[in-house]
Amino acid sequence: MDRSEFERRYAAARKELISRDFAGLNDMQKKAALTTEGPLLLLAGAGSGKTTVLINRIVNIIRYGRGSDCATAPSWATEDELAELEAAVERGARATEEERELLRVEPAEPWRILAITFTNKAADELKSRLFSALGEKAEDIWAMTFHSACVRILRRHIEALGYTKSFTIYDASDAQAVMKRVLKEMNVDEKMLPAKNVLGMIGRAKDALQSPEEYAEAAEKGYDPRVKKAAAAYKEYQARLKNADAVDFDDIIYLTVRLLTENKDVCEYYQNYFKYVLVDEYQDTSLLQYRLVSLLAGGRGNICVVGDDDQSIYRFRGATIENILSFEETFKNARSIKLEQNYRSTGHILGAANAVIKNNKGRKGKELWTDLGDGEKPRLYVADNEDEEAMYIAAKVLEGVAGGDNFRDFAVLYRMNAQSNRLEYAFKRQGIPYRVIGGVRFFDRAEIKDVTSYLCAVQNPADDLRLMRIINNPPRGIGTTTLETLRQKASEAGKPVFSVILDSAHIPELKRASAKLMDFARLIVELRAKSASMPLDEFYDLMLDKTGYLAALGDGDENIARVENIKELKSNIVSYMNGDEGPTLAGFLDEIALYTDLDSLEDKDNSVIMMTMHAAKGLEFPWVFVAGMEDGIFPSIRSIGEEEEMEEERRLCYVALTRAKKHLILTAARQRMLYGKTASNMVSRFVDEIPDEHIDKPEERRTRRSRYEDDDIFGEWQSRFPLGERRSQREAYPERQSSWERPTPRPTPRPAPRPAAPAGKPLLSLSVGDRIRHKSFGAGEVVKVVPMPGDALVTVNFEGTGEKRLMLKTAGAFITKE
DNA sequence: ATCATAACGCTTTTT
DNA sequence: GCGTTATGAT
Repeated sequence: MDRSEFERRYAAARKELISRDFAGLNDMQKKAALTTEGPLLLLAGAGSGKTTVLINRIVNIIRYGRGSDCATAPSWATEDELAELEAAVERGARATEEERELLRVEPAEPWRILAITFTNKAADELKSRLFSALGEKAEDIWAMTFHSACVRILRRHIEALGYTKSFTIYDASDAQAVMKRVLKEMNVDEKMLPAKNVLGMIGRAKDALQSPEEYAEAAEKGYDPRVKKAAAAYKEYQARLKNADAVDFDDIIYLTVRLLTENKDVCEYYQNYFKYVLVDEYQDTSLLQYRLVSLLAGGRGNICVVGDDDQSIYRFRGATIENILSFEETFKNARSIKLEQNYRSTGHILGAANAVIKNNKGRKGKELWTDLGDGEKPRLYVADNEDEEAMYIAAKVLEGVAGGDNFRDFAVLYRMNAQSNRLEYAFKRQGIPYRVIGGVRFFDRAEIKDVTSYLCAVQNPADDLRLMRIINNPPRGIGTTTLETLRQKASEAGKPVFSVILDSAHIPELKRASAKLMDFARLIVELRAKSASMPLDEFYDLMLDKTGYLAALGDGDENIARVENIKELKSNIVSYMNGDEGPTLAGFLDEIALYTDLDSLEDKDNSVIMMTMHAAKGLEFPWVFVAGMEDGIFPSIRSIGEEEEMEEERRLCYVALTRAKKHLILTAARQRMLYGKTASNMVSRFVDEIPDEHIDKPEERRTRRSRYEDDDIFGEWQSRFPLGERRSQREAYPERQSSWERPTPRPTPRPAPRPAAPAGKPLLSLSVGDRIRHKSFGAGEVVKVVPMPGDALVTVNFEGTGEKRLMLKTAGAFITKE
């Protein structure tokens, strides 16, 4: 046998045997797991099992190295060994442990693998699944978020950039506080140039890898005076952070990229260190993150990115879809694999989602399919107003629960957080347990910021921001004038505020306050000493006590909740201590700085989940409601008329629809109160993009609004009109302005005509006390009837099963009157 | 220093 | 409509 024949056969047998370890995967998934070398683009549609692929690919790399993706035989291989492998192939079973030895080609040590995600949640999931696949070994894999990976690198090497290794991380509100201060001192009117905007501009500058100087240079060329102001603010802001030994979220990535570009040896170190780099959710990476990734993977070029161009919904935060669209041009010889089989949703749901996303231009082009069957059609419900919309959703949830599903199987998604209010109200009234994700975050609460500020001030003596936050909280008789002087002296001397405090006895303007300041300084110094010598949780209690913070809270209604939160933070500390070896204050602060509420989303409690569509990405639920399917809400008013924005909204719609496994219900309200004004909206254009074969729409519409007759009862419903005029209206006003300025004219006769007979088959009429028989629940008595628009919610006490709530329209078919 | 009132302004926000 | 923030008065 000549050498090339030998190599070919050896490689083929090796690949076949390796692939048998991954028998649970479909062909495309397997191909992805076995392609280990060079750049790889994995286009993974929603629900296509991409995490599974990622896990298996890592397992493969650790177990076999590049064995599955290598065309040559090892030089030591003999014909006997080839024969052994081919025999194993013939045998049809998985390789034995001895045969496996022959399959490996430079297997990678776990720590040579970097798997980057965006969220802690995704990182945790990756870690725990790697752990179940690999055991202990998984600990060493760098499976973490962009930010935590960069913090880890910076903690080692940041001194090259002039910060210290114990730098502090500033979150968004810290950054805003610093910027507000900067603008104030520059005498910039916040109304003309809000701190938020400036931070946004700085963020974009950092994304383009522009230093304050480079940004200022570019600003000089333009004519916008605000950009010039922003450039000056950038310089000052960055200087302050550096003085405080602090980095903001953007800096974490920006400084890492700077570090790697400016320090060849550090860069080479990491390029050597990591053999394989994987990036999840690649469609959401920014230019800067792309740079980071290509630097880290630059040595060997083994970079695998996983993403879905159709799920890119963070353009407004600097994500650029170009990264994924142009991957194959940027990385030469890239291979690309599409995962289009969806394991999550049934056919009609995918049909609807595919139909919507098809309207976007500039896609890689993918079409999800499933073998789970057609399933139920998505359905559109149009309510009169947001209250009725909320009631409908609540009723549907009860109906689903009566049918045997759990509350946790339901999710309600909406475009903006403000929409959650009415839904919450309806859910409360119906006694439905729910959880709202997002809104005010735990670590943004004032009391949590306060106590963490104490921890930061103890940890980092230069952290003026946190120091100033707590210096007079609880009140220590240190007034605003003293604080101003402190700030001024500190900036004059270019020293931290804390060192000015220590000198205060020698500074004339501070002499009077010196005693109080020194008391405070002694407190911090004492705490600093203690923090080094005692366990973190004990130190936390000591801090709360010595600072008098807890004692000063008192026991008002609100304060009880605050104390609860402070205790909650302690349980965070304890669980951090259990998880991390060698827990330190610095480590804990890192952890909480990079932590969000979404991470705590656990399905331990059986509640309906309510959240924005953005927050829902990556999640799945048997039942999904998408509320507020109205032009002006979704797509949002700001995106109408802007092609790019509209496409992003459409992707968001695609994300929302593909969260549903079995039941998908879209709801809209004809009228909605928003920002204190009533608006009439048309049903979202996205609904129109779904062909009738994949959606059930009401054929008729009611016009008059229902009224509540008492707390629980809707008024009788009124006459119906065909929904037909909507489409013709759209043709009459093709690029109409939003319906906010020009309410949709509706044929609303007042007083409304007598109720017309509903078109469908008449509803079974039930009243309290009726005896009924249900196909699956058996005999029962009607306890309560709540008329709903076009339907009714009936509560039945079944013999045996007890009380159940049913929607008459759906349950009617299973009910007979006795 | 702390509270009260007016005034604004408002998508989404993985870290 | 509501929640946050700035300002002024006690």
